[in-house]
Amino acid sequence: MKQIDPYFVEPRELVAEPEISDAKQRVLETAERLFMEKGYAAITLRDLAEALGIRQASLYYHFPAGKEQLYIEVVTRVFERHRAGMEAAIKAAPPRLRDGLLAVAAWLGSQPAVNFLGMMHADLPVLSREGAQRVSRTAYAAMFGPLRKLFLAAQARGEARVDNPDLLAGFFISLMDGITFSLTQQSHLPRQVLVETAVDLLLHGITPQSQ
Amino acid sequence: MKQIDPYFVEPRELVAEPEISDAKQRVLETAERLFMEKGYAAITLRDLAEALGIRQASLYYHFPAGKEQLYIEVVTRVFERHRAGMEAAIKAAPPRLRDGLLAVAAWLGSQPAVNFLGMMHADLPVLSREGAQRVSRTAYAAMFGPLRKLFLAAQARGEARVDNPDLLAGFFISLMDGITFSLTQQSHLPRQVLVETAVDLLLHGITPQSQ
DNA sequence: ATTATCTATAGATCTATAGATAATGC
DNA sequence: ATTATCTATAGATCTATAGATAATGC
Repeated sequence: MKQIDPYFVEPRELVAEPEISDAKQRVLETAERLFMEKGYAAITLRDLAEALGIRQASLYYHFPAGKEQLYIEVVTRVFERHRAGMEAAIKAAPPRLRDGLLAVAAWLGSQPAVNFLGMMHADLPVLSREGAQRVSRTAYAAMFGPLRKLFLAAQARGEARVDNPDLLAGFFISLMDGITFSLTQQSHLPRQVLVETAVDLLLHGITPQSQ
Repeated sequence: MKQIDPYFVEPRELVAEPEISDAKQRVLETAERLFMEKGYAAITLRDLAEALGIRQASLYYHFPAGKEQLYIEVVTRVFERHRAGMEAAIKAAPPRLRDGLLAVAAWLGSQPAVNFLGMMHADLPVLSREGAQRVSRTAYAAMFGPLRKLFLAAQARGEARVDNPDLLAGFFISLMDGITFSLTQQSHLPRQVLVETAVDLLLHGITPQSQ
């Protein structure tokens, strides 16, 4: 059978878990928080070590290849988690586009904020060619894959006109990024209101007669 | 008369042009390109000097206070230009929301790409408190101000339901950021198609009967 | 023996300062 | 005198390596 889904990831890559120790786990979690907050270039290994209460050189025990390896492991984890979380959220939601989108938004809201666009824009060019490519692939597969399926299923049910599901997925992610950002600023409205506004915008637009 | 527009900027701040020399202008332009591409932390003064063909220390002649001052002057210029460009674009467009939004999108497309969300997210936390505050204010005034007016005018003409014009402006900017990003990746569709898709999404949504 | 840390440090790089130099303008 | 550059360098900081130390597991 021919490969159709361009976001397919070899199961092998997901399976071969290299038994992550508690100490390494802790490093990954703290690194995730810092990198996602300020980006790859702005966080030094010293910053990370300080946040962990260990010495900078100790990080090389867990990540012998250094900073870039650490970063790539961090974002790989983040995106694999998001793929799984988004798929589970969609599966658990009623089979309507609106419910699916709200479920995805709720999942994203339940996790530490990821500025997808900003990350891809600023961090990728600093990485090595191979690193950038690997992160890019993983990110697309994770973020676009589930949304793509959601939109296509909605179209099959006649709930949406979907000319380009990837484009729609990108727009949805953009809106979620915007909400994440808006909440880090002087926030006025609760997340739930922002999310529902964004989803209804995507479904119905703002032209009155189209309501 | 009471101040109403929260994005109002004192004209004084716009007037007192401190006579920028050609050499400084050239530094600002190159710095803009680099900073907007990779962010504040990822670009060193050496990178910038190299791109200019001068020595790193020479930058201190134009920006005695150093890197942060340079960055703040860069983004201030970028946002003032965008404010003026967006307002001119809206003024020149027919008084319909769709035309206004397409005009703003066309303006943004005519300029070097700015990842608004990514920039605000990653660069602001690295700046000093005062610097971050000043950039934040300028950015909001420039990007949200014109869109805010556009949405309110459309509402007055009965073209749109606008509960929160700032929120709408933020969503529109998010979509434009998404398009900018999408174009830097393996691009499939021309910008114009992405822009029209985004604008029609915002106006009508993707629910079939709402078309 | 393995795991997880540490100290010490090399080598590179970054920001910023001091002072010199050359060209142009008055 | 002003403008715009330069060389040289101080001082801080960053990544990465080498090798020691202490605790736990077999």
